[in-house]
Amino acid sequence: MQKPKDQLEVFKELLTRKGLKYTHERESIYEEVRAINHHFNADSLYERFKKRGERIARATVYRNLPLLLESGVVQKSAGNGKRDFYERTRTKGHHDHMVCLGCRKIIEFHSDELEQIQEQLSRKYKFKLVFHDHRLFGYCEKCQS
Amino acid sequence: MQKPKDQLEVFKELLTRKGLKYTHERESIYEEVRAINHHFNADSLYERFKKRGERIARATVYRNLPLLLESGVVQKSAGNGKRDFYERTRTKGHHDHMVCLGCRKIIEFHSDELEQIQEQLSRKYKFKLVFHDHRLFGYCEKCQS
DNA sequence: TCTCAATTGAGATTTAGTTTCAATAAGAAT
DNA sequence: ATTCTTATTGAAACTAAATCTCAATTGAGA
Repeated sequence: MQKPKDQLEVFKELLTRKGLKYTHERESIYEEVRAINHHFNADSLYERFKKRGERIARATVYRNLPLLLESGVVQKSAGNGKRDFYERTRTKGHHDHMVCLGCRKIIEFHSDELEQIQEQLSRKYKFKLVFHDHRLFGYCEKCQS
Repeated sequence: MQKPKDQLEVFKELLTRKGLKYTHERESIYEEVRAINHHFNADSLYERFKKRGERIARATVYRNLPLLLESGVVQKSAGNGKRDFYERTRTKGHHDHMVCLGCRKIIEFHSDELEQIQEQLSRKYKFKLVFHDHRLFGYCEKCQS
C-alpha cells in the first residue's frame, strides 16, 4: 500500500501526458468537484458555477468531466440510471451501488475482495485499470413482496 | 445449483407479476433476442424486424427491452459506451467487459469468484439481484505505451 | 362475450451530450 | 520577454437516443 499521489498532481500529469493544458476552467472544475460530497452530474455542476456567478460554459463542464474521471479524481456514481453521475473519489470510502428496480433506491456497498479480484483480472489481461462502473440491479428488501 | 427455469417462463411470470400482457409484439421480440448471438441495441433490433417486413414500432422495441432485461432474458452488454447495448443471457458464458479508453477495444472476461461475491453482497443487503452492469475502464496492452 | 386496463404505432418531443467555429489563452520555443 | 503553435473556451446550434402522447386496438379475466 503506497501513499496515494495527490489527486491534483495525478490530474495534471494526465493533462501533460495527453498534451493538454491546465486552464483556469480546469482548475475551477477540479476544485469544485473535490468540494462536493454527494453525487452530481454535468448539469448540476454547471449550475453551481452559474449560481455563484462564475462563468464557465456548460460544454466546458461536459468536456472536462471525462478527464477527471480518467485521472481518478471523480468516479462514476449511480444516479437515476439514465444520466452520467459522478462523485469525488475518496481514499477511504470507494463504493459501488445496488439499484432497486422497484423504488429506485440506491444502496451503497463496498467489498475489498471485489476490488482485489478486479485488479487480478486486469493483471491477467494486461489491462491497466483506471476506474470501473459496477452496479447491481434488483429489488431491495421492501420491494420484494 | 438448481435447474434454471425456462427463460420464456420467467419472462411470462414477470409480466403476470406486473399485471402486463403477453402480446404478439412481446413474443416476437422475445424470440428475436433469443436468436441473436452477438450484442445489439434497441435500434438494431428494430431494424431486423423492419428489414424482414415485420411491423413493430421502434417505441415498442424500446419499451420492451427493459422488461427482458429485468426478467434476465437479456443482459447489459458493453457496446461503444454511449448507447444501451444488450446481449442474450446464456446459461454458460455470462461475461463482463473491459473497455479500453485508448482504442475502445472491448475485452470480455468472466470470473466465478466475482459472481459469487456479488451474490454474497446481495444476500448481506437483503437485495434480490436480477442483473448487473460491470465494466472496467482503462488501457489495453497496446495502448499502455 | 363483455369489459377494461394495458398496449401499440407513428410521430412529436425531450433530454443529454456533442459539435461548430471564431476568439482566446496556455505554455513551449526563441 | 516575445513569438508562435496548438489547445481551449463560450454560446448556440445540433444530434442521437430514448421517451411521451394519444387515439385505436388488443389481451385476458369476469
